[in-house]
Amino acid sequence: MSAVIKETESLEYDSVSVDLVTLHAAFCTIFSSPVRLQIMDLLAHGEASVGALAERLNVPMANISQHLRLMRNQGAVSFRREGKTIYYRVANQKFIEGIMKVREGLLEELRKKGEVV
Amino acid sequence: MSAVIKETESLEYDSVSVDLVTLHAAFCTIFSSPVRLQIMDLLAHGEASVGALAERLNVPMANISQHLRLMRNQGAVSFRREGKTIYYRVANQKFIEGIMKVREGLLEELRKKGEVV
DNA sequence: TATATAGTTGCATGATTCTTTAAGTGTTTA
DNA sequence: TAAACACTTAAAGAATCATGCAACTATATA
Repeated sequence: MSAVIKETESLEYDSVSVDLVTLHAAFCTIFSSPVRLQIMDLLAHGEASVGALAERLNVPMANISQHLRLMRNQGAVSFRREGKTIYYRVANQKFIEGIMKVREGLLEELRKKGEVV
Repeated sequence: MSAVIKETESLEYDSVSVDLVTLHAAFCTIFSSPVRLQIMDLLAHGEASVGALAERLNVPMANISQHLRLMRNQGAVSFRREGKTIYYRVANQKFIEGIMKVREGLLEELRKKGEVV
């Protein structure tokens, strides 16, 4: 059922397969929510429990949990259970590096327009 | 009307202001569509006209144009006119670097799961 | 000035997504 | 075994987004 993705294949448009681009785009929906982006930022420094994230971001735990499910399904985060508590962590540090690169570019552009201090 | 964003301020949750995170998340919606992600990939190698993008991606020009408007509004791309033709380009190379970092991470994770060749 | 070319915009509508609320799991402790 | 704790899941309504089509604008050319 789950098709294997080739990094380069016939339907490519620029040495990236359409399947990979579709997957990549779906993955990036992770970053398109302020709550999820803040979760990524917090997890950048190490694992955290659902409750801790909820408290830190001042968002209901059920909501955080829903976001984490999406993030899990997309492979952005993984987790471990310790007693009653579940600790989430970023699945790959390159996700954080990518987020930061984009943020840097964004800040550069904002500074050019004088919209950031 | 357009408030100035401080990179670090009182409402921060992790030395990133909530405003910046909200802006960043809105910006990342650019990457959450396969068509827009492919546009970014194509523009990574240099500017291209709307018609060229439409033909290359096999998507109606009106649709490409709508996507480009979003991308313009978010500051992801800029453009210049030359006669009847409008050429778009990536506004900041770090956006491409960020996209590529995330893609690398994604491929690493897919390989771990044997879902990519 | 009329026509063609290149692109943009408005609008409708169908599909996704977000958030909340309430109920359900799994684990530990009394 | 009952209660408490930490979290997940389901369902529903509101909001947002994507796409196609038709009409519109800007530039160049006959």
